[in-house]
Amino acid sequence: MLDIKYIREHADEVKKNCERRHSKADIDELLRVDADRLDALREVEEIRKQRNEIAEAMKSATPEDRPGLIEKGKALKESLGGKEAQLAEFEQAWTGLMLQVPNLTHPDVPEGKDDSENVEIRRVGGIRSLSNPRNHVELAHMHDLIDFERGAKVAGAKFYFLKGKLALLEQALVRFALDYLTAEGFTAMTTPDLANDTVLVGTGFQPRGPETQIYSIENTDLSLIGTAEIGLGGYHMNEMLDESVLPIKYAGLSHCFRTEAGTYGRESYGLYRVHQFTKVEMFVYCKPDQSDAMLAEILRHGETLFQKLGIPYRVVEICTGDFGNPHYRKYDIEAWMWGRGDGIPLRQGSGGQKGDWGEVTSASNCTDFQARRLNIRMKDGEEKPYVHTLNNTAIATSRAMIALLENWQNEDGSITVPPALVEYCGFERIG
RNA sequence: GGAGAGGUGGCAGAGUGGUCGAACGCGCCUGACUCGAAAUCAGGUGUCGUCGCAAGACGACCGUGGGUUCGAAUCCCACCCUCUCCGCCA
Repeated sequence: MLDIKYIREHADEVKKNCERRHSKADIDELLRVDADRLDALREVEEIRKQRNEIAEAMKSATPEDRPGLIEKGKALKESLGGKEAQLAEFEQAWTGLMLQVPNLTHPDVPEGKDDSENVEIRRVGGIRSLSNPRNHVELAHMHDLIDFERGAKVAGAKFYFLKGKLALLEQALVRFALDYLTAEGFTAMTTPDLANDTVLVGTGFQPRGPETQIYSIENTDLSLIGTAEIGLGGYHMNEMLDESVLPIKYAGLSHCFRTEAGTYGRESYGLYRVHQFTKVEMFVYCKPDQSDAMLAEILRHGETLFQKLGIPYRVVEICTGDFGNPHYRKYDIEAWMWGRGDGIPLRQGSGGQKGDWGEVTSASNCTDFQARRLNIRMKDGEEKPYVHTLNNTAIATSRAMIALLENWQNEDGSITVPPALVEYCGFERIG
């Protein structure tokens, strides 16, 4: 959410920003509704003022004066009801329009219409040369590590069981990430896997409606979270944080649930796009002047984790057309995955894979966009500005496991456990 | 899930229809006293919004949302949360 005062005073800039981001937000309509809303508000307040004056006069009114005052009060009440209903309508429309306005954009963000125009920043780590690389589904079959069929039987397509050493490896990845982040000053947290609508909307998600990616619980205002960002953002909702405690850095572990409507097919092969996965997420609250540096810091942590895992990756800066509403600036890490790209998906031993980069983390600076909706401010002398919030994936286990299996496979299909994980899982290879 | 009690300002805690944006106390800020501090004394001390150059005026907020009333922290309804006891359970 942007500040309505800012939108009023910088309408052209905000409109231009919407164009850059290919947003459908209608600023002109918003400003019209805003003006109507303020007109209605002033009318309502004027009537309330008169009502209060009559109530005040009643206190000292003589018995003869009372009936007249009561009559006036009744008349005011009637007109007030109508005006308040009208105001409520304007406010509802106003809120709906405000929620569509995207965050401002960092001036250095590249222009682009969609993800094809994201900009590669750097590549780190060498890709192993393999004569016949297998994708993670094949590898999992070889060693009985994932059961998609029975996942479908129990919960439907795109659900799965992790089995044996892969189930243990997932736990190892979680603990590996939490240990690293704790050493870097993050507080480890496990979060609720459900959240209410207020928190969902506050963090910038749409829990209901045709385009939602979120499972909601019938007859409640609760939904299954798609990321620990939701819980960690809601954690300090409606709080005034003391300036001295910032930045606050959390490493949150949660399950993540996504409906992923209409995304079957090659792009979502295997574990790549599933309805449930486990994730360690970084979330930071900081002062406004710290957020640029914090984005660099959490991106660095994300990279360090993949370096320690020995997984080749590239860093991509997300262009204006590929942003979500809350984002001011955003970087993804894409890991090398043999099973992606043209020539896949493949079943057993079909060869010919080329491999491609697959998104494994996403680091965002949301500036004060979430904090304004969630009402999280800081006390800094006389000033009480909204804090800035940032988030980055540490390890999303499902996709990290794809990268791990495919990059650490050997020619014979066995899998070497990255040295950094051995102490956490207790074995050095699979197969 | 059942029974009961309760949710008021930074904390604690009065208030059961108009004298209440809200007592008293603590905390905090300013000033006096003091070489300085403590103690004491005096004054001040919520948030958001509208209008206004400003001073300020006005509106809203006593868990949330409705309702009754000329007027609601106070009465009524629903919901949420906390505490105590019972039941169930990892």
